[in-house]
Amino acid sequence: MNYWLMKSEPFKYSFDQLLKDKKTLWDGVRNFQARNNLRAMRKGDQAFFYHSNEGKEIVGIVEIVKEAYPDPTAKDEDWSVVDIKPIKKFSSPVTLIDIKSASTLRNMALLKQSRLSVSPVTKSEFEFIYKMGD
DNA sequence: GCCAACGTTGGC
DNA sequence: GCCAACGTTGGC
Repeated sequence: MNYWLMKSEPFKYSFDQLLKDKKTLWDGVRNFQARNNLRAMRKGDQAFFYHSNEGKEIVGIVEIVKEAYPDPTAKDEDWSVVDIKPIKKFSSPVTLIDIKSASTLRNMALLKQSRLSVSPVTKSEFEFIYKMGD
């Protein structure tokens, strides 16, 4: 099982919206590295849901329910989407400040490549953040 | 194949 | 609203 972090601007698509929808497809990725990460996801992998710009915090956890398939919003182009469903909403969201101030998390891809919208998370990072947010 | 110009993302 | 970081594009 692998772990990931997916970013969304809450104005575009928030975690609460996902809770209402029960399931969504993660479309609109137009970055090769993010696309490759999407394609490396396997059914049952879990991902943090991060709110960028507004909030700047991890608000919950989602699960990959369908592996990469062609992005319907990209005709004639080679982009991918996955399907996700919400698993858990954090009782206390883990903010970017929390992440930056935790020495355990200083190597997180989120910090090193702040612009990457889909990034890998290690098991120990996942467990650490899970404990903070739960 | 290099690099300058430009566009986008996202933190502050 | 500004700007740093970074990806992409296009001229040479």
